[in-house]
Amino acid sequence: MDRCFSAFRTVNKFKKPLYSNNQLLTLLDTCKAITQIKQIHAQLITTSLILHPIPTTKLLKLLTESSFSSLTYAHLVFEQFPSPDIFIYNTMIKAYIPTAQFSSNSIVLFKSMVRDSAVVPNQYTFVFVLKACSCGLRISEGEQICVHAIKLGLDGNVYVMNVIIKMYADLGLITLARKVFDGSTSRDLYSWNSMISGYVGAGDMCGARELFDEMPERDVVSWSTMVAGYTQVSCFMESIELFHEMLQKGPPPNEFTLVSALAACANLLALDQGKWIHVYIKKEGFKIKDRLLAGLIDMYAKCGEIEFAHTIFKSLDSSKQTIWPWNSMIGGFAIHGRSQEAINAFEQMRMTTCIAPNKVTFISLLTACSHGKLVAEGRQYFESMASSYGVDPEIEHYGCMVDLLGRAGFLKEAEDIIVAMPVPPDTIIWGALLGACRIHRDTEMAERIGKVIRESNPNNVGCSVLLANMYSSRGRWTEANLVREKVDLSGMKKTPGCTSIELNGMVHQFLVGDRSHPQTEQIYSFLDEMTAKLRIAGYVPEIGEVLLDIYDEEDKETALARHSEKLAIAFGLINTAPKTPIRIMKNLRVCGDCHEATKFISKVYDREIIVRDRLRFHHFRDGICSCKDYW
DNA sequence: CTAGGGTTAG
Repeated sequence: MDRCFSAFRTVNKFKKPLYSNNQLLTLLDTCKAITQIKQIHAQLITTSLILHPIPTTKLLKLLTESSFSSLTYAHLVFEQFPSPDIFIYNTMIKAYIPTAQFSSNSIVLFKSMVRDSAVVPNQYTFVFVLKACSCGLRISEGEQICVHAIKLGLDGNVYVMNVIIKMYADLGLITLARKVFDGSTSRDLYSWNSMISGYVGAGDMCGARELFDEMPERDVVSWSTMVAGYTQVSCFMESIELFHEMLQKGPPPNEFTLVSALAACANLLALDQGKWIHVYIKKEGFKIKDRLLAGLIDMYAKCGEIEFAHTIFKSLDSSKQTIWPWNSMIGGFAIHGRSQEAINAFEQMRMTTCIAPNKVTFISLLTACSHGKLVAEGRQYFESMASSYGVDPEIEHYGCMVDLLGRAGFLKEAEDIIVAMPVPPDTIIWGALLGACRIHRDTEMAERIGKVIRESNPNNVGCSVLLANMYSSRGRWTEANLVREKVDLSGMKKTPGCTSIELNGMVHQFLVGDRSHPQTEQIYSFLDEMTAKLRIAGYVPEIGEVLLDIYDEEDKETALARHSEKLAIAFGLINTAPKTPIRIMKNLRVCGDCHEATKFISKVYDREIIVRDRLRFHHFRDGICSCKDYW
């Protein structure tokens, strides 16, 4: 190589160079800042080495891949090069891929390379430019370029074939991806994994599973993709099941796998499972930091163990170099209604680290304010997001504000936010306002908002149900039934209330009035006995919460007593030792009567009862709920 | 001197 460069040296032989050619190249590798690169760039110019493709490619790689990269600078270097070779083109095409808004530059560069230069694209070129097509969602160009690659005889190259498979999958053309996969003569583990990942991305876990079962050999990525896939489509049980199968007969899991398995536990409220994974992580000597730490904090927080989550967070000070653990901790405090602690964690991050808060941080922080009725603080953080932290509010942040203001009773102001925000409102945000209308019994506004929602999204069951419930709670049965009939006629299905509880590592689920559990008889007779005890203690069923048109008061009470929350709590009381805390999870918001009843249960049976509903936790102890009845 | 597959958060 040195001999090759010496030809360039002669151009400047009158000037004694500071470094030898090889020394310069080695120095490039040790650059730690843009100023150092500039110095070496200057040396490359004085020695004329800059006219040689190898040092220029090295320089470009540094300018495009290091932490202090500068695409503008790189592009300048590229433009100065008289006639770039294939390496230089490829490096530049690759450089533009990850910059979302400029990934079209990769394609532009590819086109000009084909049109204006004598350089013929090779397999590397296609790997890069096709990846750019999939990042930029450029379907027609992607297809043309595929044809081009095949014409050049690159359909036998496994890298090219794999990137084509991935591109079609990324573009949502899963059938096409499969066609390429099936027709490909050169397939390796990556092809199989790309194809599985394609099915996962399309939400087709059956397709993914079929390939997974079929494939000749599976590595840690194959398994992790499947475990993560099940978690993504909310098949958490399947996720954990497959994780255990992996431990038995697959390769050892890595951080990726563990994070997905922990997320599944968090979603299932499977604390025992989660603890088991924590032990496994420690036993196998994984370094607990960043994402894995975040996964653990998230799992413990979502399984009700907010104290323990905080303990881990505090004990691993040096492992918090990214935003992940912070967001998990702030989010954990938020769902537990520990608003001040969420704020404290945020302030601690701000004061003691250089980590910049992101979109998710503010969602958690605003959620915390909302759950704690901290209206002034919420307003202040919302105002400061863009101005002090450069995080522009997105629809989710506006949603948090609507929830915060609406729940606190500022309905008009909440509506003003929706009307004035720069993004078009969606059903979720109108739904938040509708929910607030229900809490504050503003039927008039609810009717208006309900109309808006149904105009834009006539199939929204949640909205209709909420509206019907509102009419019901005010005794306006005719109107309630009218809305309900519409729902029934259209064939829309309401999500049924479902409560789950983990016992000895098994998750048990209960629906309203469920009689499918093996212990049904015992549970129902326990419920009768329990209701009687609660009444003696002063519990009065809130029959206003019965939103069906049942005229008999006694029937209303029975309907309440069979709510899935109560079934799960009864099951827990029967099957656990005295004083053991009971953890349950409901897929919807907890109902007002169940909330009241659970307060009494915690006192009468002397149990701590931890309830996770769709939005937050309620810790019941000694007749009091941690949410202070604000939810 | 340039290649490919898998994570989490409201």
